[in-house]
Amino acid sequence: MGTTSKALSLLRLFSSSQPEIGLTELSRQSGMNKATVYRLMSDLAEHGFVEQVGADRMYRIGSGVMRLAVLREATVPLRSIAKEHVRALAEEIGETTHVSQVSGDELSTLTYAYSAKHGTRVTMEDAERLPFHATSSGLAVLTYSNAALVDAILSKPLDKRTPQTIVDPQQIREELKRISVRGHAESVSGFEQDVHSIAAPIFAGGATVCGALAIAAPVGRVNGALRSRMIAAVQDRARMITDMMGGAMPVSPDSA
Amino acid sequence: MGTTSKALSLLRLFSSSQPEIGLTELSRQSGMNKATVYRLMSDLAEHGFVEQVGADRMYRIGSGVMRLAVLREATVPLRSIAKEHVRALAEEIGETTHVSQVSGDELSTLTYAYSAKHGTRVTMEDAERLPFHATSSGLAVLTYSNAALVDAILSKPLDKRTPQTIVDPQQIREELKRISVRGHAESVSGFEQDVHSIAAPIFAGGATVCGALAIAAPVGRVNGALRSRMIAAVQDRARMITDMMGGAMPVSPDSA
DNA sequence: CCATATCGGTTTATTATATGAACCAATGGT
DNA sequence: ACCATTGGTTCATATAATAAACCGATATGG
Repeated sequence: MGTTSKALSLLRLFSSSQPEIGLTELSRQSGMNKATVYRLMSDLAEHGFVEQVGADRMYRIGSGVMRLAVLREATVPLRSIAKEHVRALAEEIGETTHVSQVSGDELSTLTYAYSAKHGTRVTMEDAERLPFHATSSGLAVLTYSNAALVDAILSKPLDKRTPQTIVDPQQIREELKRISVRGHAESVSGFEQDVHSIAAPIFAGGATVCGALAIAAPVGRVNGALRSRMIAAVQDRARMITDMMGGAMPVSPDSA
Repeated sequence: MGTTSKALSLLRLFSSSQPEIGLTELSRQSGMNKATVYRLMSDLAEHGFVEQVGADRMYRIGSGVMRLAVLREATVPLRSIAKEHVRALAEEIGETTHVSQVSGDELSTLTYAYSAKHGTRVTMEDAERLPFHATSSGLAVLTYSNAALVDAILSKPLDKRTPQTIVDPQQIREELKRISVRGHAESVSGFEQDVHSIAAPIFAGGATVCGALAIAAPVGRVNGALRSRMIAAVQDRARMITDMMGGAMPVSPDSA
């Protein structure tokens, strides 16, 4: 692996549940030598991608990424557009909503919103990486992704998050076909127990899928009527976001 | 320079006025060999930091930075906090406002807001890098920065942006002292001609300065009364943001 | 209160990796 | 039809990355 890739892969270790990591821990989790990690992190710190904080010198994501993020949003404003729709949709349906975003072979939560309607709700985590095979968002995205990505994802062993998680590649491929017909993806307890989620793809810059909009509700609350409303609303909103992103639904369920 | 630093420095070439750059152009502007740039950009692309777009294969900032940005904001929510205050302040004063953020030895615009009150206004650019010596924001930040940064900035030759730009390090150092007494920085046509700006520092995580809040108005509109209102309001709001960031004004104008 | 473990960081000889000139193929303007 | 660009590739060479051992400081625990 190239040195640059090593440095960048270190950034992948940071997450919402692990926002600060020490040198030794980074070395452990990355499998790289401590001296190597030190130098790489120093390079990253020099450019503001990470910063060291506190007496224990833990690393965390630095302010430098914000400049790039602002720049990105100025060109491809998915997050800012998604934010309002996610909020409106949460209010409309009364359940948790979120938009996730594709980046290479990863899908991560970009923004989410809760509804105050019910005391119990599905909770979200910032910048969480979502598995393609076990979430409605992931399946929605995968349906409209190119064959190379689909193959790459489905060729690796798939994590059985819950007893309900579908991990058979062939079964998933068949589900993708159904999704392309229906226009929405659905997952019942595939990612988190007792969570029923429905997602629709978002396209940008032509017909390339760039993410998905999803609603997630406690399984017990999703009756036939609510489910219908969820499906209609999520598809509707996803289309609106796609429009604002200057994107378009592919004419045929593309997998080329 | 290390390979990683070279890769990251390529990202610095992207800006609001140059959001997409081709391979040859990157090579030219960075001074690096085309083959080197190609490999580095490939590494960056692999991790979603850049992406290639269109038939001409131009590079732009990728979606991968958004995940890091969301993560950053979950820990240090400067931008999300600043956004509302910037908007409220713009409305209150009727002029353009913005919050900028320190990252290493750079200061860049994080968010800004316009007011609809006047037909003419100071316009801003997304993610613009601001010179420390020529902007009120820069001076406000520098006043509370450690001596190492101040020295680093003032030891390099300073760009004379306008005929009014102060470029004498000694003069600037004296101005910094005055700013620490007044609590706000001021710049009249130092960055852009006919722009009068007033800024106050923002602190986070203890007494470390992390950015500045500023108001920018056309010179002709800033009379004594407006100026007083601007100063009071910007200091007030900066203090609010500092509070929400869990920061505090340093007890004495620290330069250690 | 001392022994030990762990931390962040540093050194240096060794080795693997990055580099750049030259070279393609493709595109576009004159 | 030509020349100038473009993005991308090759491969011998040179440079930069690496890993083990080490350091000082700070906790931890008996």
